Amino acid sequence: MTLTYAQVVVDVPTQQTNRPYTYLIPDEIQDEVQPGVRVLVAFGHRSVLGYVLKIGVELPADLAVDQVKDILTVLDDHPVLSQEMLDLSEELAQTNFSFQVSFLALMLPTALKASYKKRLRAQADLLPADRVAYLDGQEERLVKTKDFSAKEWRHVRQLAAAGQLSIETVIENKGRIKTELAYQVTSDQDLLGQAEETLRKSAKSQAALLAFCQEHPGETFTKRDWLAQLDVAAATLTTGVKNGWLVKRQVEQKRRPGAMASGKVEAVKVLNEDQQKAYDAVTAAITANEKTTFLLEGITGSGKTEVYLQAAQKAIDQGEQVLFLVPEIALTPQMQKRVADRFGDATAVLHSGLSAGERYDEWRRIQSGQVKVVVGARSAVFAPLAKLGLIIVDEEHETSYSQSENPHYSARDVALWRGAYHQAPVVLGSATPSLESRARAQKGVYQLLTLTKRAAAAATLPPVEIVDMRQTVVLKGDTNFSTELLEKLKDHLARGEQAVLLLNRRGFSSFVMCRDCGYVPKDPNCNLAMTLHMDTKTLKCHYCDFQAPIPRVCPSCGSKRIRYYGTGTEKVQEELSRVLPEYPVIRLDQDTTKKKGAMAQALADFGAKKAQILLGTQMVAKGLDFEDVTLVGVLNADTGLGLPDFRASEKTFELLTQVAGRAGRGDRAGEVVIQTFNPKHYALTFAQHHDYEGFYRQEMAIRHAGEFPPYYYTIQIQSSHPDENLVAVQSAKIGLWLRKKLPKDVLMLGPSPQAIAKLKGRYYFQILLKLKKPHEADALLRDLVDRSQKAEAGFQLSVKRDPVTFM
DNA sequence: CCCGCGATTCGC
DNA sequence: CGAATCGCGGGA
Repeated sequence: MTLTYAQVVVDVPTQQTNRPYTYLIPDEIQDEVQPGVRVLVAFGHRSVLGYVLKIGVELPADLAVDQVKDILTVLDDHPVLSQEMLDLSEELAQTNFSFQVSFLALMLPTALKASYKKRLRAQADLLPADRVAYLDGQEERLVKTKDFSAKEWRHVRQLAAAGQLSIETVIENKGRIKTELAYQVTSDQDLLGQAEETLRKSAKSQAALLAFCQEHPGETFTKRDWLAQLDVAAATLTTGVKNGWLVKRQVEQKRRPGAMASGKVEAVKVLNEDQQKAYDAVTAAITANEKTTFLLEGITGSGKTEVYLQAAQKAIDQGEQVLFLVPEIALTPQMQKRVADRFGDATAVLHSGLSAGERYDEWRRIQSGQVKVVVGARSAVFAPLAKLGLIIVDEEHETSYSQSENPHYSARDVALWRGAYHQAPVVLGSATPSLESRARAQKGVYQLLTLTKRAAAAATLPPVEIVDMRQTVVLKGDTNFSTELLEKLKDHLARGEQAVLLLNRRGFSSFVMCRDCGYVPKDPNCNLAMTLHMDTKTLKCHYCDFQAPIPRVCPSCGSKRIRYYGTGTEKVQEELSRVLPEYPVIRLDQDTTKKKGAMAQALADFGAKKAQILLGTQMVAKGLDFEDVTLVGVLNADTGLGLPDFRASEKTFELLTQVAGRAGRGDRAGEVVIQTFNPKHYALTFAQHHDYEGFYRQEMAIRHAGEFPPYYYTIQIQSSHPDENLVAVQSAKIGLWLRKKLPKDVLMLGPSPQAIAKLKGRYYFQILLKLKKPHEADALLRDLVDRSQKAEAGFQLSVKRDPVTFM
């Protein structure tokens, strides 16, 4: 007999274990071990969860038979990861310099992740003091590693060695599936044939059972199904088991599909000429199973969503499934509702409000094939859809598609990979495409589709007025409202219309400063100016959890003239209530939407016209569609322009265009006022004329001159350590090493301290690579990550492709 | 000379 | 990640 081996990725996320390990599949579980199932394996001196990549592999040449351990247990009846996901995890690990197991974990709901615990049990002569310390005074206790310090663990293990305590490792499989009793028909036809001959004539029920069995060899039905279909007593099934015709087993209880749609069925709208063209192009690709990538560039209000929905219908009609990605589901409640209303129970919405259990249930509904459309944010890109026919990435320029914490990945890139895998078209949609995508459309890599008119017949793009705040400040002193904006607000509100006001917080903070000595309270961990929060009367660091009370006197010089600077939404709201006291305001920012459902509630209130003014940060700029909004005011357009980020102009242009698009979506004409200290800046003037293409051309020229994306691909190499000197030295070494080994055409910037050099007690240095070919340094960088493992203790290195934020 | 504890190593 | 093992320093 030949021995069968499996390749297993173990649940130990480190650089040195980031490769498959070979395990022996014991005979008894040959049938259960398949690619994509989770298993328990011995690893080192303990047991860990593992993911089976491949079975039937040869024993690697460098391993002796006795070095290979057994797979201990199989955790799943059916694979929880498809071959597609296994392949994808490998690809992502390679190209994003992270661990394969981290990506595998990302693909599964948290309920399927193992939790490692220890069961401590008291033995004879355990001292009462120890029992209180480690067992809460009980007989036994389940503990996690982090429940005890290293010192405590050492003691616990000593106690165990002395026989006063027992320690048992418990690996919990949290994905508890409700099962029900089922019977499986034997596939042994001969047995059934013989039974038929020997059966007594009077045994009518058994004869019926036998006949049914012969029609369905090998199939499994739940007990309920058997009884419903066969009209026999339960005892007959028991006899069937005794005779060997049936095998008793537990199967997963099928859930009722969740009723999440409102029940209203949204009417299919008639497409205009532009929309029809786009629809035709996309559906042609769906029908032909072509992996074309479309860039759907449509002005705000041009009806991109209707194109998405009708194309999705086409894919569904063809028996395929649709993946619909949105930037952040909390910010696009209207979008998810539209999809759910259109497709009803065939929709799964993966939003951040789901509990782990609910998420797991939705995941299983998707995996079982009942779901036709999945709507969700970034991580939904891994939804286990087996028959993808169309992928939509709405607002493709949004940075939230890119995950900046480990493991790094871009959901947009994953979407493209999956489209290619399934031979399915991908539609990237935006009013303001990222320059990268727009440039690819220019080169013909993506197919460009444009929507140039607003979908509602009467709707046009609103005129935009730019107000120079330098004049306002000269005339009125320190205020957030120019005369122009204030007059328009009064006009529109008096007519019973609504207004949206945007306070651009990007690159902007409200802070406290002493007017005598210039002292600014800083957070001791990160050494950053802390942000003022009036609601809690505290100063907070936005990067760590540090909080401090607002000082009344300057700690540096003792002056009482320590004052607030900058503007928060609260301060604006306060000013609004002074200048327009008769109009209530709904505020939308991180503070007011922290609670679950608060955002949806605020939007519902605004929709119900409980207030005529909506004041908020970036979150008012996206996706809102209220037809009575006829005025949009941007209080400070240019705070983001000064950021040391080559995308500052692009982000500002995007924001202004998006928020301007909130005005005049219904029958009444809208208008927009942008207040700024940089009235001539091209990001503003192109936004004023709703001229994406003009902005694109100008910005591309600047990127070309500065050797930035999309002319180059970028990779950020970030080093960090609690000791500033050490990280400076290490990153300098890395810089030298890279310069020697990198291909000649790769440009290297740095190493240099990051703009925020110290964060949470660590110092950061970075090196930026600019590459002509995205993968030309991959092997070298993987080598670098490998080597950094052996560097100084506490030294961390992270390599990030296409980072969103720069120095 | 032994033990307690942080550092280091290695896993199929 | 976590267990076993290494090696340094302190204590009787």
